[in-house]
Amino acid sequence: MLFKVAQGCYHKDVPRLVDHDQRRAEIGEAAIRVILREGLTGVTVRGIAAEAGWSTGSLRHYFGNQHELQAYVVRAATETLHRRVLPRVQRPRTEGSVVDRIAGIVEENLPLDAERREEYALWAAVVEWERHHPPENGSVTWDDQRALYRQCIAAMRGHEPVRDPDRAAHPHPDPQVELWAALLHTFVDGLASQLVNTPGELSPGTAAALLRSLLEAVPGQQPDPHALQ
Amino acid sequence: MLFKVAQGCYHKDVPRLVDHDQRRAEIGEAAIRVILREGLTGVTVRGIAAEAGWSTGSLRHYFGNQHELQAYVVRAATETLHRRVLPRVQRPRTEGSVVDRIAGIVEENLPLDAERREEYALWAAVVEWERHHPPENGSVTWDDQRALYRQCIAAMRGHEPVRDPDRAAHPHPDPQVELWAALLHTFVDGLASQLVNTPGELSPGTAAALLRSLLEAVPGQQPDPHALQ
DNA sequence: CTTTAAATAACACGGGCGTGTCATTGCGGC
DNA sequence: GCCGCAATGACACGCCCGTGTTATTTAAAG
Repeated sequence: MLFKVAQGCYHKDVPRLVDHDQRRAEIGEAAIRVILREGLTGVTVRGIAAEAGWSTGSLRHYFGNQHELQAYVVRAATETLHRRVLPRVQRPRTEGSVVDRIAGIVEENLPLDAERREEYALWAAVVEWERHHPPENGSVTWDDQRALYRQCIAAMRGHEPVRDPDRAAHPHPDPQVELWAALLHTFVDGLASQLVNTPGELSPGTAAALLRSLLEAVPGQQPDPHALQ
Repeated sequence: MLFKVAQGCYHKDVPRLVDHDQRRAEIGEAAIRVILREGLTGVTVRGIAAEAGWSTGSLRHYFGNQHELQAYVVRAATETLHRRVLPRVQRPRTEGSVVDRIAGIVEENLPLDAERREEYALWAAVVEWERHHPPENGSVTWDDQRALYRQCIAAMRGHEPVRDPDRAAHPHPDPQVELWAALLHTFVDGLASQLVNTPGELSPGTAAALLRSLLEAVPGQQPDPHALQ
């Protein structure tokens, strides 16, 4: 101990050789590559060390055991996901019908092409981790998704978009928004499940068409809801 | 070879000690217990041998390698599933509203209680296997599900129930039946996915309520469709 | 330069796995 | 009673895993 505290404050007589946080991030990137290749079960001490180009002994300076390593990797994967898909989801959409615009947003979360399948593999790894290590304050990934679909349904029904992320995390005053957000959320999970489990039975095109059919069944749609930011 | 052909016809000079098929079935039951406990990845040669009470060498007389063992187990699990849930699905339902009766059928496929969670674990193992070994003639499990939901939606819309299983496997002439069967199928998969992946976010009661909400959104419902056999 | 301790790497241990080998057992046929 | 062979089970091999120990390297501090 006594070699580093907080932000770059070093104690005497101790050589600073590497930045632990930066090294951990580097290992996290290697681990994410492994996850995309082999899934969360492929995240082994030896495997990550080989992928990152170090020995297992070196890794143990940053992660005491496999559990710590995996926990860190899952956190890194979550951040990578947010960084990659959030901007796409929040991209302003002004063309097409209401259903098309909402569908475009929702499709960013579906494994419809190679890129999103990769991201979905990351997502699945996070869910897999949360399944075995249930977060006590509710699943962040689940809550984020639900908030997104709440916003989508609310917009379709002509409600003002809620800018405050905290407010968006709470139930919508319109009970129909809550209901159809839940229906949409569940339906999207079903689409994703079928796309990865039985790709021969459900093509990406059919999945997109089904999504639009469900959106068209949402009651109380406004012809021109407030612009989707 | 030359020790047994077809049904109990033995060749000369060969001691018949055990019935291979019966022994394989016995091993299959042990393997299913292991699947329920540890999933398909828990189906190891050593593990199954221990569960069944034999040595690994004995198992190798019936299964040349792990792949054969798992393939057999998946087939056995599929049959067990059909034997257990099909009668429940086809149980005559005469009480409650149309939506309630259909929901009762669909719920037999959802991991809503301990018993059905067990069956869902089996089901998931089958899907997992089919994902890595795609059947060329289409997924039997998927086709069965789709046919069931087709029948459900058709009944809600007042169509005559199709008795011939072959006919039920084909698309329904009513395009709305096809569409909503697909929507329902996808939605049920989503419910199942959330029930097992994020049980803290979706209770069995909420899942059942959501299912009923979706069924109520099915267009063209008849107040009193033909009795559900 | 010497000292010092972090950083690194190499290795060992114990365990689980799939798979192959081989001696033993015991039933069926003579 | 005796033989043959399917059936059985114990064991070995090689591989991968997590983890702990230990020696070597390296760079900062004096």
